[in-house]
Amino acid sequence: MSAGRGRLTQNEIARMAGVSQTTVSLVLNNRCDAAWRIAPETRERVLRVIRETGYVADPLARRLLQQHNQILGVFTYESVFPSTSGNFYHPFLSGIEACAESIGCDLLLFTSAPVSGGSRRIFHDNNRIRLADGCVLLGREIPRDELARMVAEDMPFVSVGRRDDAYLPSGKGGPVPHVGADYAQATAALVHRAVDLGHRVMAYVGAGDGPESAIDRLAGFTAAVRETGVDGRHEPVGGRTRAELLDALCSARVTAVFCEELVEAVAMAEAARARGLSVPGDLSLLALGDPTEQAETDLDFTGFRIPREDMGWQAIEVLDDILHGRISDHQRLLPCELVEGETLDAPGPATGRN
Amino acid sequence: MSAGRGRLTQNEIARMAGVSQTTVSLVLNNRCDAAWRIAPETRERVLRVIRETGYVADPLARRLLQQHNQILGVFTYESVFPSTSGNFYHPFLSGIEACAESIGCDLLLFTSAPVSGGSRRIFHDNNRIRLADGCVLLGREIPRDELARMVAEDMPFVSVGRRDDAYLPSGKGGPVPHVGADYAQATAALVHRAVDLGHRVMAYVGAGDGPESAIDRLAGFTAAVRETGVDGRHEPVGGRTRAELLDALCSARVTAVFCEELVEAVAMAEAARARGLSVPGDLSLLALGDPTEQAETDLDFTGFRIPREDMGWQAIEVLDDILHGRISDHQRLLPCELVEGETLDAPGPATGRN
DNA sequence: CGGAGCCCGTAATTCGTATTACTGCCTCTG
DNA sequence: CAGAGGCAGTAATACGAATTACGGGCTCCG
Repeated sequence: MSAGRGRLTQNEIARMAGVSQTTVSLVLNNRCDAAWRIAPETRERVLRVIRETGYVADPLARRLLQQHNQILGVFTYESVFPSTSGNFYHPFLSGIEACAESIGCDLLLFTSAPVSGGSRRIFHDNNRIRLADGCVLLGREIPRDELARMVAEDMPFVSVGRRDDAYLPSGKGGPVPHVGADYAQATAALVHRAVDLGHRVMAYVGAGDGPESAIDRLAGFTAAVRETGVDGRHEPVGGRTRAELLDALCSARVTAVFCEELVEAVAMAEAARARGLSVPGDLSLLALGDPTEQAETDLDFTGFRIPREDMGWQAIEVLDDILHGRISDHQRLLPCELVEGETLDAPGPATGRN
Repeated sequence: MSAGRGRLTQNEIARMAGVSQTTVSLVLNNRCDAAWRIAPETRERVLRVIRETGYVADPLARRLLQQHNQILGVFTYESVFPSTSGNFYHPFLSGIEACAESIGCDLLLFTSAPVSGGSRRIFHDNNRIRLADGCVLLGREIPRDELARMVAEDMPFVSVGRRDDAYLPSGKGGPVPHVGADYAQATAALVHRAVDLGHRVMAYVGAGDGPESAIDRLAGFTAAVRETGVDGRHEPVGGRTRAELLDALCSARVTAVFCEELVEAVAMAEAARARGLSVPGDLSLLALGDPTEQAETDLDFTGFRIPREDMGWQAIEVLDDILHGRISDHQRLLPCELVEGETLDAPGPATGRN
């Protein structure tokens, strides 16, 4: 079939049915014109040959003319099915697949993109993005210039995860369509909850910088701290060991620690335990989102859950809207679900004992 | 870019560089002829325009002529990222992705295939398999007629999991290329181990029928039992409750039970516990492979591990071989790794006490 | 000085399908 | 009986890139 010579084409079908290629095409696509342009018997004859041979139109040739082919690209800046990222991307893909299925689209995974400088690049000299009608971008961090170029070149796409506007040096570019998680809101909600429980001194541990997801978390933390009037400090880990970091936090009388990453929270819990501090008795620990890396722990952290599956689904929805010129909200932030957990409690009397 | 009018084509590039489309093509593909056919300065001029515009050849048009486009299809008979199947397919995809990346191919997931009668079908009236150079088939059970048709139509493909030869009613068809797990060998090894420990009466619980994977397990069991001369019976669950099944096993003085599915093993362990039997003290339980469904248990079952990631990888390898006409082993069975676990022990003195 | 041979490139064709424009033929009507 | 109009279909073209075949201008040599 796809193999060389004996390839089944519309011409071949036409020859067998004794009609022209045009007729085959008309019958095949069941064009509204065909109903009254092609005699029922001719139509039937063509259909029979098609059935007998099992012919299907070459999607390539079709797409060449029609400019769309029901294929959506999925570009991941990290490996899609990595063992290292502990299936962090899995739920996104789950949602993407489910929605793609519901709208009858195939998915093209750009696994061929070469890795350069630690991450993949969309625009390399043999890229195939244009094979897809549009695409979905997945990854913690996506180079600004690539986003800008996508916008500038009118390539329909949606980012999974909020992205800032992106512009090329030339000034071309603009807002980036995305479906993100509302980290700021979720983090702020956790701060409020901590304040309600009586916490007055808290810290944000993590870079709070780089990818939008980190920036948003810190922003939510900062805003909520300001709003409630409590003491909130930002503690980038820097070169410090967890023990040193814990020292700093204790001497500042911090009672609640917001960890950007779950791995970070796990490490902090470990350090606290080593020092004889109980969690959450002596120290409350909050994990801002699902684990992006494998982390071993038996603690059920208080924090929030990223609506990953839903984000994947809606990303495809937005992409579909864009492709069909439907105006809808092309920048969405979905609420995160708070996780009760067992690592947040009222600050104990032991708080100031350091 | 992909959007309508302003589309960047070779013709456009040619116009800008003041050359012909042919020249652009030659330069772009760096044809060996081009080196001495195109003047360096012309070549440079074209390259500059290409760089400035960021032009890349439309893979569709390219494929239309060349008959291959570095895209491998992945067809799954169950949903690829299902929550129900407990990530059973994940490792396969991991291997597939990794190998595809290594040979520079993109992956096309046929998510658009409609579900009819509980499972998807490759050959529906809008299928797009031909977009791919070849494809990989994934699923516990794959309709024989679809396999036969793939063979008959010379569509390059590889099944993940052993498959019997497949023929169409017309007689067309043949052997199915596959990369499977050697369930027979692994199951037989477990039987031998049980026999070495002193077991003399054992049972195979499960259908032992239907998909090749079930057939192979039972076959391995049967062969090993015959070879060692012990008593081995096949117990399809049938309509029985676990308790009834356990009754039957006990009264037959079975000391080791080989469960086709891990869920089955979990259920048996549950039933044994309910009846006051200890595992493996009173009854040894073997799980023949990784869980295909979500199963909650704290038991570490003795059994074997399916080399899923490796199977995915090698499936792509074989596909690549086929596509390049390399003759290699197109039907491979990979060994499973035995898992020590804690549910197999020598038959206790309590054995006959029922 | 004529033509063989090279250099640098271009026109034309190809892939398989969709679409547009057209062409015979028949019938009906004024 | 000429011409309008419907019917049933076909020829021609387009899509974008690769390839084949060709061509115009120059040099060099007999």
